[in-house]
Amino acid sequence: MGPGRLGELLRGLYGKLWEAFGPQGWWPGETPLEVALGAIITQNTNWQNVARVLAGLKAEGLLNPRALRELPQEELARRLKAAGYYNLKAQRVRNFLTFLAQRAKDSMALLAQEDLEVLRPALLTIKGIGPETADSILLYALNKPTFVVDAYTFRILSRHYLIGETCSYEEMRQLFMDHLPEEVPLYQEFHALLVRLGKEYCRPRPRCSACPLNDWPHRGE
DNA sequence: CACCAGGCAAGTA
DNA sequence: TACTTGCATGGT
Repeated sequence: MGPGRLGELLRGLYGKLWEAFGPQGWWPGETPLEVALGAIITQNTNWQNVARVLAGLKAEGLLNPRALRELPQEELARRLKAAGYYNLKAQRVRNFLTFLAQRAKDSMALLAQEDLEVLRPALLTIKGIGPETADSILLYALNKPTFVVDAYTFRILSRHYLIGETCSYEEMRQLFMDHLPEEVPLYQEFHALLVRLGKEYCRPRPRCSACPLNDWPHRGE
């Protein structure tokens, strides 16, 4: 691959997605806190289920750090039920809220004043906040120029031979950040477009119902 | 029924 | 380092 080739490919990919789908307007959520909570709650979960949970919290006036922190964990878990993994996520939301309280006095605006290079490692120390969730919070709730990589990103890039099968999260993130201008709106739109493409055209694996070995023993996963 | 959904941490070899 | 497993509801 010649010099600048990957950059051309990535910019070409973005152009094609933009042409096909137009602006996606991500992230859904009215406040930075709602965006951050959505990032945690949507881990390995359909957004439709997440939207239900967020709507419920909003209806009860619970979409603020204090109210959520004062809610007993079991109560919080009950409200997260529709999104699945609700016990896990109740703990993870609480971990994030504790961090927000101690680090920025419950203020997402104050948190946003920190530099990306300082804040990203700090977010990654929170139990339950991995690289994708951290980058989602940074890019969409705090408007920091970090690229979000997810399962769709990996699937699309590897299926089209832009990366190898063993490319890590950090490698993919660096790939985008090294070859694109450091612009928050571009990062936001590009990731959203990749998800759009993935949902519609890049399924995880072939359908097993048509497989000739379909009647053999196999795991559901 | 099988498969999927905008991951992560903990355990094992 | 590179797998594997648990976590769980709701839609197609």
